[in-house]
Amino acid sequence: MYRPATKMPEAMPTRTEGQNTETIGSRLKRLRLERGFSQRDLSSPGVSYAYISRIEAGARTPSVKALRMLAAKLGVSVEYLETGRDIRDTDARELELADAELELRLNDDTAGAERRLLAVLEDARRAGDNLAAGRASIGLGFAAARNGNHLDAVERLEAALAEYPLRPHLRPDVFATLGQSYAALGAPDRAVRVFEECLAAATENASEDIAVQVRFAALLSYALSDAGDYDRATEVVRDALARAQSDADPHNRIRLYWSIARASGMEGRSAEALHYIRKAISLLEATDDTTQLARGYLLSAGIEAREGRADKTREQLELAERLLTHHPEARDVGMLRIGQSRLAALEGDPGNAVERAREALDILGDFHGGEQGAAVWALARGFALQGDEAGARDAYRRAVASRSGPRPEGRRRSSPEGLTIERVVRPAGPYSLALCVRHATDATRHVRDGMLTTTVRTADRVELASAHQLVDGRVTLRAASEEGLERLRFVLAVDDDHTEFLRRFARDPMIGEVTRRFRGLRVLRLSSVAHALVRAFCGQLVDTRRARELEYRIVRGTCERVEGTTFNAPPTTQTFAALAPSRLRALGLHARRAAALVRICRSLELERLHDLPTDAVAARLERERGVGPWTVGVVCMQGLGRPERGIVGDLSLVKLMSDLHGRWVEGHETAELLEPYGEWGGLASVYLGLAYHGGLIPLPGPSRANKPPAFFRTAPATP
DNA sequence: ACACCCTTAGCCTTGCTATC
DNA sequence: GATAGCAAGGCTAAGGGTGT
Repeated sequence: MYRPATKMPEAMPTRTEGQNTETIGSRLKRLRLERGFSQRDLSSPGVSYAYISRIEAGARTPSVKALRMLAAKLGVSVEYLETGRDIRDTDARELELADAELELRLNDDTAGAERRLLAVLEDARRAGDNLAAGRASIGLGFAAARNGNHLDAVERLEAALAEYPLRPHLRPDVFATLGQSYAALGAPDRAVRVFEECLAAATENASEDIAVQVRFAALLSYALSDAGDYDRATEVVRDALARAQSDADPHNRIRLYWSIARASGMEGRSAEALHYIRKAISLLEATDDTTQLARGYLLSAGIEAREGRADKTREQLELAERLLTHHPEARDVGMLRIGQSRLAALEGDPGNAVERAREALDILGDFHGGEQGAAVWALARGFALQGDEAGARDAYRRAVASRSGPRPEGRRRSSPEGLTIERVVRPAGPYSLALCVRHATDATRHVRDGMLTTTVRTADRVELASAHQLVDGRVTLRAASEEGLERLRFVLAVDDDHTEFLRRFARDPMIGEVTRRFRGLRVLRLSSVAHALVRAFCGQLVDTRRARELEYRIVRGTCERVEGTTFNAPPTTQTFAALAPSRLRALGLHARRAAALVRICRSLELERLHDLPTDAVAARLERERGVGPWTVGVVCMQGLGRPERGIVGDLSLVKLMSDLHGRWVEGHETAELLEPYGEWGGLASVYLGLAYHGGLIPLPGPSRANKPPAFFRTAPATP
């Protein structure tokens, strides 16, 4: 982004004065106390608290290993702990250099930049940082050329090139300036020689980088003109441009730079690879910035149109259109067309308004709910202007119906085909999809990039649905039908506010901390009760991983595949009722459990349990042999979405209670643990398990729990 | 009184360097 | 290349200070 020259920022401060007097020891102590750690807290195998004490006292200089461990625990960089600065000297020089180079390019007065470049040059020479010294010398050469001091420029650049040789295609600006200074000094022949060599070198060493070849060809052409050789000047440019057909498109160039970078990297030319990868990234960022700018103009055009200012609207739309020329996203083009439709309406051109709105609808396709509304509205306005009310109504209906029409080109979040209904909902109370979908993947659903894709069972069919959470907390739901959408809402538990639970147990000694850290956690439901029951039966195995494998095998082996996907349909009561227990045994389920599962499914339509109060559900299920309170708990939580039924006998709870009591407790005893949580027993079971495994429950003795999982250690504490 | 924290002393190990 | 000497890293144990 360019800034006006008069508003250039002050030189960037790269060194913090005053902290240089702080020793490693005092810095360590300061950081430790700031974080409320004792030396013991900070110690770890290999870095004892005694050692930390000596480091703080200045009696020992910490080893690299110690620095790494301490820095990690303190959440600072090793660099900062060691030096008090966040970047290395070389990086600091690079930052200073880059800043000075920008100042040189964008400011009229180069004196400040020159002073800084001289300082960097001196510093880099002292530190033996040849790379930075070379860059600083070159910068000084540029400054001289900018000031018309070409003799100085030539001397500096020639000296810099002699000391730090550069390849023309990697720093074309250096050779360009040198040649131009030659020409300015009245030596176009020397300029011609430089540019000829550069062009030859670039053609040989960067045969794919057409842009750099064209650049040298243009420079050579100017120099040849200066030297009076007009024929060759024309020929050189024509020759170069013939190769540069598709090079104007920034995306082509990004791809080109990327491929050159990869090729260079594979051939071991890392510096060159880095050069091209940086070019690709900066071009990509510039293109992204352009897109954002275009969106800004689109927004502004919308506001101007609403205010009825046609001129302003046109101006903003034209700016946006100019910026959206390369691979624009469908959504942006759609918005542009909507804006154009509104402009046409403002200017009294209903035909154009209708036409543009139709284009917008076509482009927006299925997945841009909000924008589609605007497009339909624009279309209706167009028809209204034409005075064709019936046509407007009809077109409106057709517009809605035609949303399954041809799909637009362009990038967008990948989404399963056929999910034609999209709704954005705000969950009731704190909700984190990322937390809820941990371990959610099974034979009927998966999680990719934070998006849950799941099969859902409606009354008469199985359909696919998906959900992802937006940054503002809302959740985008997609399904093939309204009923599917409703099922998805149930599966996600988005409407089941658990604020009351969080509020009531915020100060609970066991789960208080975990409710504060993981406020958004709810329990995801399975899309059929039968699936929950089979999960519960499989889960009676102690080894969770094997339990999930078994469940996966059973669902895979008994439920039909959903067409066009890798998912299986969720099992139903009939799935298992129609099965011989031996089939389930063959899939790996224990004989007694297989028999119980089939028997239950033959005697009871599991989905009907939704209609019964939780106690009645428990009473009904517990009548069956092989079903205990744990199984009931799992079915209630995951099958029926009842947060009140605790998962009595859960292994985590047994371990937790055993640790608390100092003896191994029996499963049924964990009911006592859940008792204080009353009607939130089910949710409490989950939070208790999480708190226990995360080491968030104060225990009298050493915990039996495993070390906390990674997500636990890194999760930010939410207020 | 007790728990916790920090510091210190003493000892062993490791890695580097000078010397043979 | 082997060996000795030295400095520093890292451990345990013990002692003193401080807050509850």
